[in-house]
Amino acid sequence: MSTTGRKLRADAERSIRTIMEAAERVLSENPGATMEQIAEAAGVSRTTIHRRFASREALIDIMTVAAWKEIAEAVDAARPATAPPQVAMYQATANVLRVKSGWRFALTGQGPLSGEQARAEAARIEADTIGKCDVVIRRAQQEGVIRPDADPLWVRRVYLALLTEAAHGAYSGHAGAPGEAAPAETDADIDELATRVMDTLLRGLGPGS
Amino acid sequence: MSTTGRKLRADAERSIRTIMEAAERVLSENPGATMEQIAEAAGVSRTTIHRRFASREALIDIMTVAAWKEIAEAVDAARPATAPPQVAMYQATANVLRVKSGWRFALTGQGPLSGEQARAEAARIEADTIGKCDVVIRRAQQEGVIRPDADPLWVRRVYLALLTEAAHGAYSGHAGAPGEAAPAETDADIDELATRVMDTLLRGLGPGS
DNA sequence: AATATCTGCAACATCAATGTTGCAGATAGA
DNA sequence: TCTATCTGCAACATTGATGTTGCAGATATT
Repeated sequence: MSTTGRKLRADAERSIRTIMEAAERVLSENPGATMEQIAEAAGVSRTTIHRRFASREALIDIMTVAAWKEIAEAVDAARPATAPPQVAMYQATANVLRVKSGWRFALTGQGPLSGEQARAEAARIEADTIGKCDVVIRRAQQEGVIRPDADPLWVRRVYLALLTEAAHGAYSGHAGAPGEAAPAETDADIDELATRVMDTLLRGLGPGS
Repeated sequence: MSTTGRKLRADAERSIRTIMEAAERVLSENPGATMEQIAEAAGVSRTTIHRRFASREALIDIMTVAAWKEIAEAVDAARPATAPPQVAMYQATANVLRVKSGWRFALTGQGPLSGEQARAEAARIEADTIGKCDVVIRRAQQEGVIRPDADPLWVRRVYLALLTEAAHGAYSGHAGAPGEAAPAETDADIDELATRVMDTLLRGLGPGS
């Protein structure tokens, strides 16, 4: 029923995690999926979900906020305002990739606009993070890492699109069959992906010159 | 009710177009939108939609197939198998951009998998088109337009992502408020966009060297 | 002008998903 | 072991969306 309660028992906490993970898998595949389907994927009964989350909306809201918080952490950890732009961008890319592959659905923002306050908080964190992203880009441009005549907005959108591509399609380019568990990425995989993203962003896919 | 019927009166045909256009706008904004909302956006009553389309599924199916047919035409018109790769890619980019901005929803494939046959046809056309896309990429790679060591799959995904970005965000980078009619793109706009896409794809956003 | 077709409206049937409740059995934590 | 908490199950109420039908008025087509 409620979201705000006193301390939960250990197995209840575990249920919550399980449910959110299952919801992620199922909803990323089909954003209109049923609570029933989510429950089945989580291996719990539908009523249990309703016991832990006030509503479908609330579930999605909580997932969205949690996801954005993780993303924000990942970006902050890269010191976007102080580290050398190139370093910060690479670090942020790697960090975000690690997080993003686990939140394929929650970060797409296609959960039909839900509860007032949760939505507001998610939007705030998102805007904040985008802002930090823009800061790095501006600094990168000032230092000549990014072409000075490039439209910063286009840069950001290309960068985010590349991030999404890299996070979605699995490193091998294998799309992953429905329901199939995504293989956990190793550090090496992440680094390769991040390198690929930065390389593509900065040098493109044409010949060196 | 039915999809297959005899000749329709002129205003009925117009209704169908109007409905599909409205559905595009509304569904691209919210994939879970109601028939009621679509009807309102189209300026017709809900029953009229049901008279012209057997079901919500059918509506989406028909839109999807129509959209992919247009995309296929746009790609074919660029002679992807015979024209010089660079020319073909530019041409295809421009053509697709022109089409894609009008089919923001139908091409995302997030219409919950619908009718057997329609879905199959859409999938066929899509696969076909992707195949042609791959052909150009391979040719471009052979002629040195694209780095020979680049993963063709990654190239394709980056290219498609850039296409989506360019088609979505309006040329000025202005996202467009909900419900706001997208301004029609002029030829100059399209060419600028296509140039930007190709330039970013091949040279990236870093400094020349 | 005559006719066939289209449309809105109002009413209806259906159905699927959401969210609730009570209870009995299982499980964590002391 | 004892107790509070968690869970599944079954049953229920509610709601919102879909799809249907008949009819009367408007519109296209000839």
